Amino acid sequence: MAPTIRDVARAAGVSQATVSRALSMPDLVRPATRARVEAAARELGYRPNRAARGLITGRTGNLGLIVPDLANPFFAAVVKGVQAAARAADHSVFIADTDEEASAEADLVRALAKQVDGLILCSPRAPDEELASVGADTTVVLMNRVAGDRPSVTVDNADGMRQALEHLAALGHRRVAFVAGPRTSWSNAQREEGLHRSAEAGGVDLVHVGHFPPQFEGGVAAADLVVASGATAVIAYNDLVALGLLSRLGVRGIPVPDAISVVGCDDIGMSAMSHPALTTVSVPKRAAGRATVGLLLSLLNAGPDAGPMHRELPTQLIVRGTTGVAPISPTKGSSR
Amino acid sequence: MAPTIRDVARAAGVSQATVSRALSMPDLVRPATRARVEAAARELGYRPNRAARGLITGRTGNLGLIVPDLANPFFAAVVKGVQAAARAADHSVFIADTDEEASAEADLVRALAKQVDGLILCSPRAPDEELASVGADTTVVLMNRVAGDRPSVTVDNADGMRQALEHLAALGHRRVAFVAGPRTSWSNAQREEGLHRSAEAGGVDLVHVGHFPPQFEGGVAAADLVVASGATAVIAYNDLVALGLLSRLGVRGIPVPDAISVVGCDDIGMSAMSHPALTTVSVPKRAAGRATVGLLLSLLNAGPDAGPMHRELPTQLIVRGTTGVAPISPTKGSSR
DNA sequence: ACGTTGGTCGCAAACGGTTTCAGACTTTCG
DNA sequence: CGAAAGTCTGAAACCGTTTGCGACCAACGT
Repeated sequence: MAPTIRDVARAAGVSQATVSRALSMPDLVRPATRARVEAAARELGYRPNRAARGLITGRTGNLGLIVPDLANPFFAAVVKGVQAAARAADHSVFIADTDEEASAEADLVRALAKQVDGLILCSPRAPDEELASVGADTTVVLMNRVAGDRPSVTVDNADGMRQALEHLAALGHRRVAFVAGPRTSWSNAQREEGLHRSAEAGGVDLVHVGHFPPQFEGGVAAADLVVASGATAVIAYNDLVALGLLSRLGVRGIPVPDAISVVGCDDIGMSAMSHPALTTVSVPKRAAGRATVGLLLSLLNAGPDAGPMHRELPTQLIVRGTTGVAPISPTKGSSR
Repeated sequence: MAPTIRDVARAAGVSQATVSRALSMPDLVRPATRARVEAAARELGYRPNRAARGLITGRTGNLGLIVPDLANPFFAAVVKGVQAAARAADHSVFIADTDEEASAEADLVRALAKQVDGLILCSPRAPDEELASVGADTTVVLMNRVAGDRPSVTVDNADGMRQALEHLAALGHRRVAFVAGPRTSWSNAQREEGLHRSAEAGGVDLVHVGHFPPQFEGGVAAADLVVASGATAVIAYNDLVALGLLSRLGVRGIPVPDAISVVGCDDIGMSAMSHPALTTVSVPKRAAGRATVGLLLSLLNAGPDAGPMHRELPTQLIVRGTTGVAPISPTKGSSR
């Protein structure tokens, strides 16, 4: 059986209260007794029971993280950031995967709410009003989206899109396609909007290609539409979609970037491994994870009126091999 | 403030003891009072505090999972399986990422041990003796390796290798390279050994190509060695390594599978997205995750003498596009 | 010499549940 | 109709920790 605070107290010849103080408020006890307590604790290998502590302090030292899909490399990177930051702050993190089902989300929030100090919600698809109701019990911070006045950390999607579009415009592209992600995705909306603004400002034609699932297969399905649209460049909602595009273009023998330039978004690991390597707008996934627990922790420690409730992280275009100068005569119409 | 059991008791006009019984041992209370209690609980939105319950029952309802790298799609899939199974059993899971550092592992185990009923350890690299010492406090089950008599769930790596090698032999390959993973990896050792046995039995030459990090870059680095070895086929430790091979072979203009056949291992999602799609031996990652929590839970519920302590899941070769009949004259020596 | 500090430390009451034990209330049977 | 047996229920102890309050002691100022 694991040693309790009573065991340490007995071994050190003091009361439990003194042990507790010696360990967590060291300057309230005389150095001599503190040393005795510490020695006894070390000797017995005592580690305080966090559940018991949480019972009385109201703080569990646990964080919760809810993501739509752990197998998605984007979220995997975010999770790593969250995990590292939580660990640095001596917190543990519960993780839950909704499997892209919004209905599971509310259940998970309820299940976790009691066991954590705060919750990080990665919920790209759920409608605003649903998010507003969820989690009245715990403090929750949103990641990668905003909804109402919920605290959140996001990335500057619009600016990323601007960078991508200006890059393409500088290469001479005048007609650019955007392969949209899920209709209900918050970040997709952000990216679309940023793109429209920049396109108008830069005088390039923006053609909107349907909504596709944010996966490789989505890109495969979208490729032919993009080609038929006569665009000389395409920006994908996602790196996965971009890779799907690349794959399908390869099958059709359409050279990238000579006939069509492709740029992705997110900069997931495997985007550097494609052929040619994918030009993409990089979003700081790990940093976003870290920033989110930072925000959450400051919220918990300092109350809701400490510092800004929203943080927006910069994005950055990374030019690799899939973008090049526009072909002389645009491949308008049937290109093959 | 969240309602406690006392609030429910007051609302239902009974004592806390009755509320506790009505909710967790329903047939010990008269149906009428049970109904009153349930109504009151629902009315107030009462949810028992798991920490408080754990304090007295000794069970927290939490599981811990330690993996070397969440961003590795292999582990991401495992985590999904673990998470789903835990949730189905009404447990939550703590997750921790060691970032491939064995030293962090012991710390994490210690940190988590107190907060969980059981621990799942995914520790491919740590030496056996280190694993033996770790986690005397909690019940831990190993995943994807065995060490001592620790309970574990693994996959039949050797048989997977046999399938791969027989497939290649049937295609006429007589000289096959194996690109080895990390020297200290348990599953790498398993795969090597299975391969050697099958190679001997099947009369094919097996050439062992160095140890490489189990990533895309490892495959890129290994490719030239493979080509120089004169092998007409290569089996990679990993899908990631296999994809790296594919990429480098593509750059060098060596056609796959016409000049060289490639087979990977794990069947991670993106292996179906390569060009051509990767032939690979599929390991049931989700199922392994589920099986591991199944084993862990049965260990917790029935004690250590219930059922087998080890489970081995089958692997299966998935033939896709990167394997074909051996070239007539093997590309021995400089091929280009 | 004596109240007043100020610094240490112990006692005991929480926190929110579960579980033992015994009492109260039925029911059944002689 | 009374006692024995059985069924429900409540009081209280307990899990391991924190913390308010008071006791004790040395030093200090007057």
